[in-house]
Amino acid sequence: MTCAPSDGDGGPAGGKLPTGRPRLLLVGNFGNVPGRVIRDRDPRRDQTGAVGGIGEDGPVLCALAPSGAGWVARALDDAGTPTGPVTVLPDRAALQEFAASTAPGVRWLWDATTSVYPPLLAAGIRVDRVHDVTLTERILLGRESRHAEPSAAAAVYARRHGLPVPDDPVAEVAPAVEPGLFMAEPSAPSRPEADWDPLDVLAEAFRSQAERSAGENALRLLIAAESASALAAAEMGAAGLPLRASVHDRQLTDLLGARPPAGVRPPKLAQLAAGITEAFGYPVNPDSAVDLRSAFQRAGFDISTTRSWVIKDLDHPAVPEVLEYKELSRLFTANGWNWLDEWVRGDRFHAEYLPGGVVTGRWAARGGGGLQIPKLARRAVLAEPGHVFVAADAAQLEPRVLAAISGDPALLAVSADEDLYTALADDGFGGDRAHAKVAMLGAMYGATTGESGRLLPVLRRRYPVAMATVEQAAHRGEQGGVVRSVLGRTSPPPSASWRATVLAGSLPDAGRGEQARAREVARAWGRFTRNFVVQGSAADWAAVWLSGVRREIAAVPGAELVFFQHDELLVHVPAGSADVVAELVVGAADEAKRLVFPGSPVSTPVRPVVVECYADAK
DNA sequence: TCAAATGGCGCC
DNA sequence: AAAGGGCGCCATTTGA
Repeated sequence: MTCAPSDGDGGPAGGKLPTGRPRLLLVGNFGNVPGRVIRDRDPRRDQTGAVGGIGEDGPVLCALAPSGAGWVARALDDAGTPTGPVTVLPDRAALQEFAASTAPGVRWLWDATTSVYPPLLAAGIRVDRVHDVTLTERILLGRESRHAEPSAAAAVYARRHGLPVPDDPVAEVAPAVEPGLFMAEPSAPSRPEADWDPLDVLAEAFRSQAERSAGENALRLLIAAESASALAAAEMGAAGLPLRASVHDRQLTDLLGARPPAGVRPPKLAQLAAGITEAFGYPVNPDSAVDLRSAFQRAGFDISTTRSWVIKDLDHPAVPEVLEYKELSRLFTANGWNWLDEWVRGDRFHAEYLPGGVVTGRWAARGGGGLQIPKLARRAVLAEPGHVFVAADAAQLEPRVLAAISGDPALLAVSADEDLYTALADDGFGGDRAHAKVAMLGAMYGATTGESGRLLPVLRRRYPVAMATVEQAAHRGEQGGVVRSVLGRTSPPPSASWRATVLAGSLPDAGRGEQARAREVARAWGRFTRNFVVQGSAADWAAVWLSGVRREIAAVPGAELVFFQHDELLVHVPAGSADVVAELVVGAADEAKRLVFPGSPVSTPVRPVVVECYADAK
């Protein structure tokens, strides 16, 4: 990588992607001003130094906080020191005017994107960049093996001033008198933070976070990507995923019969339930696992669960109807008419996305199962007139990530192939792709038994470095240690009860039961940490990818991110822009590879497809 | 009677 | 092919 100043933008190779504006979103969340370009061999730092587009006279940071009925804002320099007066923004118009007047590329600073950004979006204000104190604090505290508080900025401020930390359970004092004893309302908890200057709180939290991440480029990249992801998440939640309600309704009616009144099974389910009762000869409620299990047990089958893959092998007349009932009942309850009513408005599905909501760094979603849209419902995810989806996923991301973080030469060689599993199969599994895939998944998830457990020795022989990486991660977990993703997200330490159980098993007088229990919980935590390094690093890559895509498509009129699920995304785009957006998506993936795995020969290919229906994307 | 736990299953 | 990682959601069951 060269260090020429003009080469520092970290953009896709060859500069063939039209940008028309400086790339400035992704990194440099902390203190960078134009002209102060820092260079070394770490391309993440090149990228950090390459932040441009900040107006010479504009603020580096603009802190924004709700205040009373309106907002307050204040410019800060790159050290987090206020450089201007507090601006009071009493109403929406003032906020809009203020936002429009800020320099292009200003980095906003606020407490939590999930609470601050939606009202801005509702007022028609979009921002390019932000430093999200709460998400950053979660990452930093995790690294320091501490827990995050609900309002991070206030907590950081309190600690620095030796004040009680708001909402900190440890600091809460038990009430002297039991509530209700005097028939009085329990007094509202005092909230000293209500009197603090919200902009001071933000500035100080920023300074603390800047200090604590000083010099750690990977961590700063993660913080930048996490903050940018939060913007994308809020925008996606507001925009919604195009979903044609009438199409989904028709599918439901075809499969379940007419929509029933509340509390009643749809016709098809009622019919199947009646058939099941008939097959057993007495009433059996297929919605009740207890009922169903005892029914099969009475019929002579020794089963401990009624999971479909267990049921399907039983030789009993009720089996086909039970299986069909389970499938359709799932559709009815999880993605039926109620779901449509509750989560789809104006032919758009609105979930709330929570970046960093999963300990590994993956997103979580609240509402409507936003990250578990079943294949069938994807048939109703249709682009609007004149539009298409650019759908892209990172093929076999996790094994590629394992190759990158471990540096295993053989696995890296395999990752050069478009279909990693086929290459893997040819490399050691006699061409058997299914076996190769099962083995690799088992290695990353910690399988011990069955087919995938049996195949582990093959992997260990072929890819000793990669296997040692995951096995070491598992070992650390079993010992109660923590592990990190490639950019530095840290796994939580095990709970006190975990430690107690493991300790109990190690004592000289431990019984067999205690020993076995200790072994099992230790192994389970080892499986978690084993997977954490892979899943977490994949999430790091994906966050950087998403951030890049968001930054790039901002220049494409009408293009909007409408879905992101761990390693895949959907951009809803005017048909004429599909090709250019597809190219941007690929470019962002290349950029993510370079930033997250600098110098690694690993390949993390994405293959965008242009579709009108999400179900056709795969 | 209500909240928490469980069983099951969709997604990655 | 088999039951290993991460989630959210629903209906039912359990337990205080």
